[in-house]
Amino acid sequence: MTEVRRRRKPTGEAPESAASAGDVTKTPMREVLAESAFALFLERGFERTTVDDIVARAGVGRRSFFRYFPSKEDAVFPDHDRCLADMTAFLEAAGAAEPVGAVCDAAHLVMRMYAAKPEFSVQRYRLTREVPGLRTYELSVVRRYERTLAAYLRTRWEGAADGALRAEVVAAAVVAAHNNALRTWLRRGGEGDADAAVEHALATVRQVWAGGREPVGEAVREPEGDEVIVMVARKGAPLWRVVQQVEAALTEE
Amino acid sequence: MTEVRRRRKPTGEAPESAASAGDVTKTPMREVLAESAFALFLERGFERTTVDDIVARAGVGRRSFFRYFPSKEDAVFPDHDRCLADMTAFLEAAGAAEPVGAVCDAAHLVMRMYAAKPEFSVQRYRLTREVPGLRTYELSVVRRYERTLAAYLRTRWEGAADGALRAEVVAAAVVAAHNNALRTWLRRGGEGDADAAVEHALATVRQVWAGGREPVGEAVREPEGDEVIVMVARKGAPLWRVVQQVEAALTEE
DNA sequence: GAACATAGGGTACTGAGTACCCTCTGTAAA
DNA sequence: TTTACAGAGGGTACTCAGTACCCTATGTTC
Repeated sequence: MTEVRRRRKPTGEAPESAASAGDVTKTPMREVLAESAFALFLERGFERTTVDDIVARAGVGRRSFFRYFPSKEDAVFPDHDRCLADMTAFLEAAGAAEPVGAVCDAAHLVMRMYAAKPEFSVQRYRLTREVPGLRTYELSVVRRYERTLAAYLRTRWEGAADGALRAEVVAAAVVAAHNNALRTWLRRGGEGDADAAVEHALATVRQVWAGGREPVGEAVREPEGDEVIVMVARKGAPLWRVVQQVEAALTEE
Repeated sequence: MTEVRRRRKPTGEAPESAASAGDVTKTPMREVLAESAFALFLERGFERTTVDDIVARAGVGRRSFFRYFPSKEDAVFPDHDRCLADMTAFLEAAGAAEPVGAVCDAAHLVMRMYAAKPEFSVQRYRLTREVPGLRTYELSVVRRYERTLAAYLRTRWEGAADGALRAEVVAAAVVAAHNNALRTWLRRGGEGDADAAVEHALATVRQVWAGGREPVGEAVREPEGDEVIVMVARKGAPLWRVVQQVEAALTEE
């Protein structure tokens, strides 16, 4: 039962991706594992692929997998850590910029990450739709972005009335708008201008929530000199529509 | 190792909550299990409590646990299924009501569920903060509410320009506002008017996104007759603040 | 009183995740 | 030139959630 075999691994049995002896740029283990995992998930499904299958294909030990990924799910989203770090850095650099504009711009970073590998993103999307465990995991990924945005807004609106509340609502709205554009783009198979789609989705959020001047569409000019906006609205007109009309008035002129 | 013991359970060893013989209203198994589970989670922590511990305390077999809860996490949120069903029913009954108002009202249902058992809710909140697995699980719970709200809004705004987009953004904003109020209330230890807190948090969302007349605060009167609202806004004033001013103007008069 | 549904019970197995410890290899200090 | 050490990788054994399969009561309905 407790037979200890000191099975020494034959020296020749190196990871498949290791090339000839003088190869300087061998693919990092993490990537090898992520690729093996993803290939198997597509072939046999997420649930019917065990971690043992993954490490067998990568030609490494089971232990190594968990050194690079805390869970099986993590191997499906290997790039979000990086993107989250980018977003944090971006917001730190944003400094005194208009806050809502800054978080909207930050949201573009995520879409750009997806758009950088359209085929992979689409395949992963389809996989995620089908596997409940991955859907749940994705929620926690999205939530990390949302928290990052909210944290930034909170510091920017510190002391303001209901600052924390507004921070969370705006962050949630930005994330929802972004995800709507992202999912539409993914369902289309990754065709079309991803960036423009996100910008369109975020337009209303920018208009409604942005304080200060709006750097949205360059087509929208500022009221000049002593110009004043006078809105005459029918009773019960929805606010977002009023906003659209104001924008239209300023654009068409 | 594989010794099969046909340990027949002594007849007297009934679940602790089963009262005297003639008791007609014995507590349903599901509740017994949820209570045992929660008590143990508080005593020893979520991770250090096994399903075996739970069923041992409840005096039933391990199998029974998974008959009532698909996972260990589910035992911590036994009431959300019911609440989600209530919300769905509420929205179906809402019919032709103003959509944003309807989803805001629907959000109150959730807060009321929490407020119905303040001590339990606060304890569960503290537990959830500490256990990563529960935090993730909670995300999926919240997401179900969000999807329900979004689905309702989508049908209401079918055909409208960017209807699906607006549905998801508004649903996310409502959920975020609700959760902000809920968490604040929970951190306060469940003291204070929970309903009022939610309503306050939702006020801005209602104002900004609602189409049609707003049944928000009864203090806000409708513009009468051929009244016309004229807003004079300083350049660059944030829209949500303009809205607040309009509301103030209508209220104070 | 046979047929059947329902509620609960038990066992065995899979597989993720963890703890602990071993073995190289390259680099820096002695 | 050893020695010490850090870091990357490897292996085994264990725990425990979750699943599959099957068993036994106890009504309940023709």
